[in-house]
Amino acid sequence: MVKKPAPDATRRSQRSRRAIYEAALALVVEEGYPRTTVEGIAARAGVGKQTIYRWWSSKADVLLEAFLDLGEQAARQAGYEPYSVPDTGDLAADLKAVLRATVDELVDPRFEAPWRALAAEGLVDEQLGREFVAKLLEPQLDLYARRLRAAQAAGAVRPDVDPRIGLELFVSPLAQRWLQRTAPISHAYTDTLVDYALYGLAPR
Amino acid sequence: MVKKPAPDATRRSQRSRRAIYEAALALVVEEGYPRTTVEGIAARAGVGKQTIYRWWSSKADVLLEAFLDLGEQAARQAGYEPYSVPDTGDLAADLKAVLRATVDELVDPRFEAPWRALAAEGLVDEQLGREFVAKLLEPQLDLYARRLRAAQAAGAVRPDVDPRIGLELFVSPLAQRWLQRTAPISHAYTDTLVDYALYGLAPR
Amino acid sequence: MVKKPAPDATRRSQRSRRAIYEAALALVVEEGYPRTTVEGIAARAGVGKQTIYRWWSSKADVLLEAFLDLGEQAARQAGYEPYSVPDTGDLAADLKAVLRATVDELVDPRFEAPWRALAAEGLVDEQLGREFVAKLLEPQLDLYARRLRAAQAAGAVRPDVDPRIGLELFVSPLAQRWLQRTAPISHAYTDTLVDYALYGLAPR
Amino acid sequence: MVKKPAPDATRRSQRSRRAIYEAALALVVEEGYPRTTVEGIAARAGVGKQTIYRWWSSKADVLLEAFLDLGEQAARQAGYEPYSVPDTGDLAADLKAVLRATVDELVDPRFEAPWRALAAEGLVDEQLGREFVAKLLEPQLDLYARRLRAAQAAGAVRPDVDPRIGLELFVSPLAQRWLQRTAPISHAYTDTLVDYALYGLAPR
DNA sequence: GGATAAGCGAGACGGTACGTCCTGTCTTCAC
DNA sequence: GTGAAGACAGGACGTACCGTCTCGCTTATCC
Repeated sequence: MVKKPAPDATRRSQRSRRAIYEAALALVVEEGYPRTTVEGIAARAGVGKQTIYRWWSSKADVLLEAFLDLGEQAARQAGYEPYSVPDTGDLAADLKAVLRATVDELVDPRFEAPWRALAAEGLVDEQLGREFVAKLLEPQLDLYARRLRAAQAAGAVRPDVDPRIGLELFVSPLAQRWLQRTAPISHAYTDTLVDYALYGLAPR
Repeated sequence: MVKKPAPDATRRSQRSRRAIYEAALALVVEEGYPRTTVEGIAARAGVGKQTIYRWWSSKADVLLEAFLDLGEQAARQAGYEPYSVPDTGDLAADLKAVLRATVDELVDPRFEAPWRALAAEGLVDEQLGREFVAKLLEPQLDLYARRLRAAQAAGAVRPDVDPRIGLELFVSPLAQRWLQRTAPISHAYTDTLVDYALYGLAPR
Repeated sequence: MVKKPAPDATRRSQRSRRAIYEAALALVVEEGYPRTTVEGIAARAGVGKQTIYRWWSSKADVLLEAFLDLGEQAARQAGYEPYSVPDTGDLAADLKAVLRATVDELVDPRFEAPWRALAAEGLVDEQLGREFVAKLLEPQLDLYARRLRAAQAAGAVRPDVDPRIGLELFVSPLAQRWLQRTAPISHAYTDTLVDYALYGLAPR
Repeated sequence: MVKKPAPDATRRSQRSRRAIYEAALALVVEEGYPRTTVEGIAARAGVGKQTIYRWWSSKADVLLEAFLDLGEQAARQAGYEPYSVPDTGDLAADLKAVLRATVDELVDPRFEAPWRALAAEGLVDEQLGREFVAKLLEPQLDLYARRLRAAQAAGAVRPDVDPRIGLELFVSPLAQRWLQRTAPISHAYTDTLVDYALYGLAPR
């Protein structure tokens, strides 16, 4: 099998890379993902198409990296340690606070458009989906898992509970409502989710 | 605004309609959604492209109807009352049984391929997403809501719990794991979900 | 071979026939021949497509009959004997008079559009071309041939001249200039043609 | 008005251009002009449709250039100076010789099919018609005009005759007979045309 | 005068081609 | 040897018509 010689990353134009990120994100927000094309990104970035195909394998791939970069930039600006679940000792309050912030973030179109696009692409394209989960989803979920483990140590969560499953009780419902638009989301809603998740549906 | 005169549905060819359904589903299963084209569906169904565009607005629209039709056919064969949540009096057991069956179903490629494709398309195309939810998701969720309400009447679920939210505690995690492949699914997993959802994470 | 039973002409709707003629001619004048479609003719005539296909084999066929009908109508109005070459005894004067009238007629768009369309179609479609020539061209040329024969009898044309060829010396140049737009046409031009044709190019 | 940026002709693929010419001419000869499609030309030439639409505006336009190129090639092979009217001093003989050669050429299907198609298209599409006349017809007619002017200098044609009109007396009849199939053509016919044209129809 | 069969308006159908858009590759030239 | 530029082969898009067909509805004999 004849393999293309890998391009020399050390000579890569950072100027072009950034321009492509910006163009990709802007187009997805302005035009929507399906109407965003590699050609359009190249034109807007003032870049040849080949420069995109040399470094990425598809427009989804470009968008994924662009979106990750956006997150890193935001993190850098916010003084690092951007997303984390606080630990005030009150588990319910901590979770509610973080989920409320998440709800607020989910409505920002600069965030929503690329996220939806990547999530959608990942549903159908398994390879991209795994990358999307590993790089974007998993890190977030880990923060909740860590907090739950701390709560277990403090006795606020039963010791036999699997934190990786436990967190899904409040995270997945929010994710589904938002992504699939099965119902509206709100602070009240996420508060309720936390309460149900911690204390269950059955009478005590 | 120039409006196309609506086609006369009474003169519609049922033969073609069925052939299109079958072709669309088969192609999505065999080739994958992105490689499925309107042209391909038309060719496989032995139909003119215009016949597709006359009755549907996009390949996603075709697939949605085809999939709904598939469900109806399956229901008819199964002697109606296809999907329902049983009520043996034991809420946990009933939910676990249904979710186990669901897990089994989710791996059938005849089901998985179109469902993923429609879900993905619905994430990005709001109009289609709402139709997808209303016609495919909501009816299923209703069954759980009904069962939870019955459980409330029987005292097995706290009366102040909102069933529409409560059901999400076990349904959404399964949905997310399967759709986004965040983690594997199994009978053990859904059993655990039901337990956590009913009795909470906090110690009793 | 299974042959379609010929339609019963006695039950044919004259109303539809006339409406189709009018629609065809109007569309060719207004939209041009290539943009005139069978569907468009049917719609404008308030007629089903099948009614056209029942009686004609192509849009060119429709247009040919429509144009012939137009000619007959014009003839009927003009009190029959519409086109003819007069015989005042002065051959040159007679030919010039008729050709001048022809030049005037050739600029009428109601005449020009269908004629050009039919001529063009006839160049490529031999069958239609022969019909076009037989029904539209030949009758006109015959009038000239007859006049030339009369002139031979009167001694104004050499007896050994073949009238069918002789007439082409002034008719064909006008036809070519007009059809192919090789040069402008005018009364002066046709007068000159007649002079050259009768007396030749070589010095006397 | 939004104008497409003109494509860069210096980077044009000559390989494709020639393949398109050949495919277009072959298809017109083999299938006939109406059954020749842009798609068919592209397929036969092993070329994308866009490559055709990038450089030409219609199939007629392609064919016109292809035919002109064919002429140039033939000229190049024949050692340049392909078509000309000889001047032996005997005007009648010279004209007869050229017209006889023309008659022979008109029956070659490699010539006839594209020529008819272009002529037909030119009758209806004025822009194409003017190009057809300017590039294909006019140069040929000029040769006759030149020969007639030489004959005037030699006293073989009356000095007051307009050569541009005079040549039509024998050229246009042949053109019309061939194009419109009003009557068969032959060497005898063109000989007669020359005689009539030079010496007129009226007795001397 | 009631049956029956044809022409008719309408338009859905299987197809073909259109002209456009975009993909991913390749080539050219500038830096 | 990367990058901007963009031509290229390919292929799907959604539209426009083709010529055939089927559907009810009129209409016009013919029994």
